[in-house]
Amino acid sequence: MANIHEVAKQAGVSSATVSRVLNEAPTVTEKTRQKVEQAIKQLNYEPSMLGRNLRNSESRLLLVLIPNFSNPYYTEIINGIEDYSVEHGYNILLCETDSNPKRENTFFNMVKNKLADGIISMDPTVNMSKLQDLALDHAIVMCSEYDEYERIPYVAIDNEAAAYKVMKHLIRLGHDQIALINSDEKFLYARQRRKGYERALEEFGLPLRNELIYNTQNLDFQEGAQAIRKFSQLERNPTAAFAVSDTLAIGALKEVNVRGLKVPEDFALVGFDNISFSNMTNPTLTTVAQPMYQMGTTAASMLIKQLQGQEVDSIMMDHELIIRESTLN
Amino acid sequence: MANIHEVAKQAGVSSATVSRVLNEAPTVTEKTRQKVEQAIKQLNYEPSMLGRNLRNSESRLLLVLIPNFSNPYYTEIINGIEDYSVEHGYNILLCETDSNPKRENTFFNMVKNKLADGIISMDPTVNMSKLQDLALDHAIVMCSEYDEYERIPYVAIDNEAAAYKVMKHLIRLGHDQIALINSDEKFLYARQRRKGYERALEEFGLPLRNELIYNTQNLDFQEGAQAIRKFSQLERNPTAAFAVSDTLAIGALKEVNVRGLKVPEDFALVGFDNISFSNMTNPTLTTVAQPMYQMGTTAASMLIKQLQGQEVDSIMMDHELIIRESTLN
DNA sequence: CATTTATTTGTAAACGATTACATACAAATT
DNA sequence: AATTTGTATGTAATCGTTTACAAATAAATG
Repeated sequence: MANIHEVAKQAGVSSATVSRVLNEAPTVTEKTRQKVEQAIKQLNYEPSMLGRNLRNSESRLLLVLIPNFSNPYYTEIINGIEDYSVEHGYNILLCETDSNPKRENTFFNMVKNKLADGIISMDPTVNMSKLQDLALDHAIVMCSEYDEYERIPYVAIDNEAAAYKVMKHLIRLGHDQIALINSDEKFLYARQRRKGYERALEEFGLPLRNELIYNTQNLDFQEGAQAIRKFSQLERNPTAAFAVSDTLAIGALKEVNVRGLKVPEDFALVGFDNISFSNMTNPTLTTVAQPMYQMGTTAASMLIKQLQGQEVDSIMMDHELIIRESTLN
Repeated sequence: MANIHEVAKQAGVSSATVSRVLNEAPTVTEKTRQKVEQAIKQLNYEPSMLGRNLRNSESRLLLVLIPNFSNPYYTEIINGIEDYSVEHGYNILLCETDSNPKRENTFFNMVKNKLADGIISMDPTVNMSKLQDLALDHAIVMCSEYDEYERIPYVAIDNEAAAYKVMKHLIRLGHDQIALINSDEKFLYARQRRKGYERALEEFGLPLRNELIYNTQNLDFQEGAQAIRKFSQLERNPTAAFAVSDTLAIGALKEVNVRGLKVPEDFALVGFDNISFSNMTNPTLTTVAQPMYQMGTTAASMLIKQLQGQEVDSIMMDHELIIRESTLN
């Protein structure tokens, strides 16, 4: 692979001139530009990002941190990030942290080392203090998950309000024994959604029964099914459930079906995230839609603004309750 | 961020010595090592990958090309690639090509420019001639999709045999009007699976009815549903369908349900890929499982072997027909 | 035509690491 | 004590760019 000097030699100019052609500097004569461009073609030359980045100390690469690739929840956000970034001359790289501090460190180092310019973190398990450190002199944005007490800018939805809206919907349908299938409450969104759940109960004068709250380890289908099994052992069974993720809801739906109950007649079910499968289940699933794609573009724009030296503020996005068959009356 | 010279100065040694400490060269005195390590800590120094890579012309970064993030098909393969790579000191970066030649080019350039060491391509729409060019002096492996006529090593399954196995299963259940919901036959796997479909018909003495073959634009649910609608207009309806992807099968299942037909009693259905949702549908879906994770690790090992200068051969992996409720008799 | 001004190009020093080679120093040998 | 040997460190070139600054060339002015 030829380098800039060989191109310069071939074209009979200096490497500086070649560089100027590459960077579309205005001071290059049409004639020399042609010579250089021809030489570039002849030698099949591609400028080395490595040399360029070293000199410019920027890479135009953005890192997107997600806990694991398997979660369909992230795909639309990523599409948004991707589209916006590419449009603005940045490429993104998806980084799976696996909630593994060592891997996480690799990615942090990529930023420290100028191999990447900034980070959009969607990892709820991210090491906040390290991220905070990094944020002192690097561009960082959090998406979906964030830390209420830190000042790293984020884009997210109002989880409490969303959960409240779900509950209101179920209560209006006449349910007064509503279960909550929540994930681990070490996650902020889980705590917030629980808050919304409890607030709705309180405001509508329904008692809070702790045995109707099931906390899962992760968001696998199995956990949703497991929750239903647990509830079925209760003396007084719930007639509806709000799962904080569509995957949990789909697992629950499966188990409800297995037990011969009809959804929504015998049991109503609401999920969260509006993943594409939620519209393919039988019955289709009522769920909360976040403006995923838009969250992605917003996060990307915030990051790029930071890179350009602007201050950015956190943003709360709207959400929407999508009512489908699983809660029809 | 401090650089190696500042560390050297702080420690009272030369930058060469610092570099030796960083690279664990054996010739460094314990005493100087300590001095250097202390200086590194004091200055909070992190070596720049940029400088290092430029000098060493290797980045220990691998690129994984996929057409889009949204397809759950890829997740397990990626996990395999990831695990193997990390274990061997490489990091992977996920690159969405969007079947966009320009984006594709960016990633190719990353390799040309030594920003990344090699590529695992899972993109069926990849520009083969460009990839071939790149493969002349760079490490490339194809996964799932490949080009029969090129010599880029690949890891894949025997699609024809898998399709044949599916058909045999359906035929044994007594079906003689079996539809094929295939994707665009510009893809190799689609052509191969069609071949298996036709071979089975022939060997079991069943007629090939072209109107029972539906080719889709993509793998969205809707396309599966659309296929069923199309078939329902036929004079003689199929009693079973083999969809070349679980997403298509799930869309088909939905539409079959909508039409009031019972699966598997009135209509049998087989998918492909064994995505996690295929076990959550009602009824659960018979499908073909590819050893995804293992394909990932294998592809990664092939790539890393190439990087170490070894020759590698293509590999065909086993597949497995997973019989579930959608084809019970 | 000589001089000034504007424009285009070249020179060389960064960026931050690694490493062949040279050198310094200590220990071992004569 | 002088010489040899071995080990630890330093010097400086290198990777491929970009960009102040200097230099050269062309155009404009008197």
